[in-house]
Amino acid sequence: MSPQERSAPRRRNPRGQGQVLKAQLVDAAAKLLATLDQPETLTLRQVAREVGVAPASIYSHFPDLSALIQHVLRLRYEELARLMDEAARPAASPLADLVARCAAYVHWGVDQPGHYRTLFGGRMPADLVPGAAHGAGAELLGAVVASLAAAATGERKRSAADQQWQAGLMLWTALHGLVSLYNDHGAIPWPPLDHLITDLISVHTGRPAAEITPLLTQREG
Amino acid sequence: MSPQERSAPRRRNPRGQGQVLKAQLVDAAAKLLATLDQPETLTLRQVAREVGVAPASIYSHFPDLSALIQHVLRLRYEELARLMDEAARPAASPLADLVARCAAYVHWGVDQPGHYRTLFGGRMPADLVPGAAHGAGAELLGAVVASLAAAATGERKRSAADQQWQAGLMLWTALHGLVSLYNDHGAIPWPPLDHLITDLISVHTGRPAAEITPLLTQREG
DNA sequence: CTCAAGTCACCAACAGTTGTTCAGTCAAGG
DNA sequence: CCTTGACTGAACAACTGTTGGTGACTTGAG
Repeated sequence: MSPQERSAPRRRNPRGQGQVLKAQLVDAAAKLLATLDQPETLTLRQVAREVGVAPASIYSHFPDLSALIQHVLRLRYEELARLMDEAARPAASPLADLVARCAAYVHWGVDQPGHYRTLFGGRMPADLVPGAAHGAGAELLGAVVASLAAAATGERKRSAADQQWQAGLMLWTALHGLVSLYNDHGAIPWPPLDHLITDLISVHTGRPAAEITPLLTQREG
Repeated sequence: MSPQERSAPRRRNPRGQGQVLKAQLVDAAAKLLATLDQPETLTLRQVAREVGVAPASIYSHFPDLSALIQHVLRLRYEELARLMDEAARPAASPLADLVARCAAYVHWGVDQPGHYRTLFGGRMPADLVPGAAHGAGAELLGAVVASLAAAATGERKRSAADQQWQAGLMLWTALHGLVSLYNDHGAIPWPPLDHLITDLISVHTGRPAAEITPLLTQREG
């Protein structure tokens, strides 16, 4: 089932077009990371097989496997950050901003379980992806904290900075728990994701669910 | 630093005492799973090395590596379930029951990151631990749902069964998110765990934090 | 057209893992 | 002594990341 199994021996790229293989390698690694049940088992030889190329050919474009993986992870992280920002851009209110960010986060996570695990599951060996598990999410967390502080209501709104930080942290942990359990425990009878997101934000902001649902459904259009 | 590096060539067990090696193997595997940064990289040969025995000797006591790991996981799961039940046993109220269960869950998770990852991180390859990631937690979840339903207040208390299920599910995802992010992202400035647990239960039950804190602190005594 | 230069990628092999098997060794009990 | 249980040593095939040397193809200059 491999794309270039034996059918097309993969025509060699023309003279100044060596970069296309590099792009193919990145794409293949991304696809494998997204697909694999255990992204940390990604193998240099798997990537080579996927593209239909010899394992040694990768070293012309990346110094080693670690560099390839880090490149892919950086792209995925930027993609998620961009998606969340774009989702929140047309926000008519602080609450809409928060809802859009959270919904984008959760949907990206469940749509691409492998990528989510790779970025936030803390699974990649430290020697392969130095500081990826530890650094990733820090910027996203900051945005969520700010968005939550602006959207919260009642006594939660008028709280000190460290209270706001804790509230944002709890929201993020809730989002992360939702995504990772949803991905890993498919056997559980899960309610619709949007119900969970609605309830989650409602609980963390003090706003009624009725106020959140419309903001969430309009996301689809 | 290996315990039996070369110092004690490990005296062979006497005639009917073959079971002691089995126990040693289980202990060593448990220790390694708890210690390793990536529990899924546990190796049959590591276990053998830890005990100071030949890799082949394991096959006298377990049919294969999978059986050994499953045995250890079952023990850990039973330990966690027992701890949660015991913590909740002297509960003076439904809320105290819930607080005790949640606190026991979180503290067990952060005290033994490796075991927590192994049980709930969905990391073990499916061919090695069939259905462990999917089945584990189902019983715990049932207990949490029941405990939450009894402890909730306001409109949350008088909700339909599927609403209670969703509420319990959300509480569990929040707990899981807290534990797993706490374990994997040590660089984040975390508030004290008990503050987070208090806030988390408060948010999910509708009870004021002041009502929860005393139940949590008395846990220590 | 001819042909050297430069790019692109491959082949074969390396040392190191891993889980697992199987014939055999060692020591003690009857 | 001989059986039996507890354990070992050596080997297996299947992997892994990585390297050095080599060939094939394209291009542009002469």
